[in-house]
Amino acid sequence: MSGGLKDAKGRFVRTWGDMASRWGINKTMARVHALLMAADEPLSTDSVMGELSISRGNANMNLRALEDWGLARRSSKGGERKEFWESEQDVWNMCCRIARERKKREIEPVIGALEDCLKEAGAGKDAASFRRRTGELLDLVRTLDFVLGKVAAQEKNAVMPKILLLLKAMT
Amino acid sequence: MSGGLKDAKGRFVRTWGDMASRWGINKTMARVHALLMAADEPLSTDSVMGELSISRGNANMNLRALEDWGLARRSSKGGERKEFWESEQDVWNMCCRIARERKKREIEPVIGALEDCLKEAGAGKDAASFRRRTGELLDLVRTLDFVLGKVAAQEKNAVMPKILLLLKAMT
DNA sequence: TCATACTTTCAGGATTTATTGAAAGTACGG
DNA sequence: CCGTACTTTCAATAAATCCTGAAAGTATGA
Repeated sequence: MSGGLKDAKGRFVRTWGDMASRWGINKTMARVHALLMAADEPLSTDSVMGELSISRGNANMNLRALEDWGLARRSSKGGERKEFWESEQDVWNMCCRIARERKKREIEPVIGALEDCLKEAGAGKDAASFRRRTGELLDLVRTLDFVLGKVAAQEKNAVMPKILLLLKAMT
Repeated sequence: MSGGLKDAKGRFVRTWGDMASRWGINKTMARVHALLMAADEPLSTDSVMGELSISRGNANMNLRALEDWGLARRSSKGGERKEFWESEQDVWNMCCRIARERKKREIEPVIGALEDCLKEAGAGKDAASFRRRTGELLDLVRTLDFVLGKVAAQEKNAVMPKILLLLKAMT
């Protein structure tokens, strides 16, 4: 591997980690993900540890988290007992998985909580403006939930191309 | 204010803070924002401090951060020297502001960094698969950037209704 | 110009979150 | 079954992040 390529992969890993941490995702998890994406073949836990200078426990934890998100899978190499890991390679699929998980983990609970707020506020006149504003917000969050659901629902992404056509037509 | 309404507002504030912190946004900033949204009139820094049990410095810092994001504005009450704060009230506008800021702060830099990765990887054969995957990711991020740009560009949201129609037609 | 009423800053402390590493667990081949 | 090669867990520790509060700054009206 040329120096340039190695540096480029390093930069890629750092970039992905930094972005993720700004969106509330563990930086190391994103780095591991980036490392798997950049690799030309499945990597062992030990390679991940070595490349990122992280402990075994940390590597293991984040690899399993990626598995939970559907972003990485275990992959056995012929004959070897050791586990190897590879990333989902299709970026649109990746996007679907992320949409699905964030919808489930972070949007749906908010919808429930906002509904509880409305219930708790009661029907009184003093709550009228709070009900209106909370209701509008709830609509917004439900819309976001709906869109994420659509994105998450398909394996090969059929939604984005259509949305893009629509948006591009709008100027 | 009835107990129910007060509790409902409290729950609203906590909900908003918890959601924000999962998306990489300061929890207190989101709580302050929620407090302003739930309030029927502009609030003073002291009210914010009192309601959320936070220090003056913290309240001031987060109110100014909300101002930077375009989510809150200063509002003078007749005759009083003190500053009062109010939230943007239109949820779609709110959405536009957030889209604009996150695009600027967190998507655009990533596009630059990924472009640098491609440059750094060079044209060699050993980098071919890395170039392909990075390029696909770059496309995805550029698409996201484009969509956020569209959402951010308009004050009254004209994009979402159309997207929703499209998505609903898809079943 | 001064006293006052407010806002801003920032070093140090508190809290939350992430990481380590060693011990415990598991499964495989012989 | 046993030894080995690996994986998983989790209590302790480290790192990152956030918050406080007192001191410095600023604007206003008399």
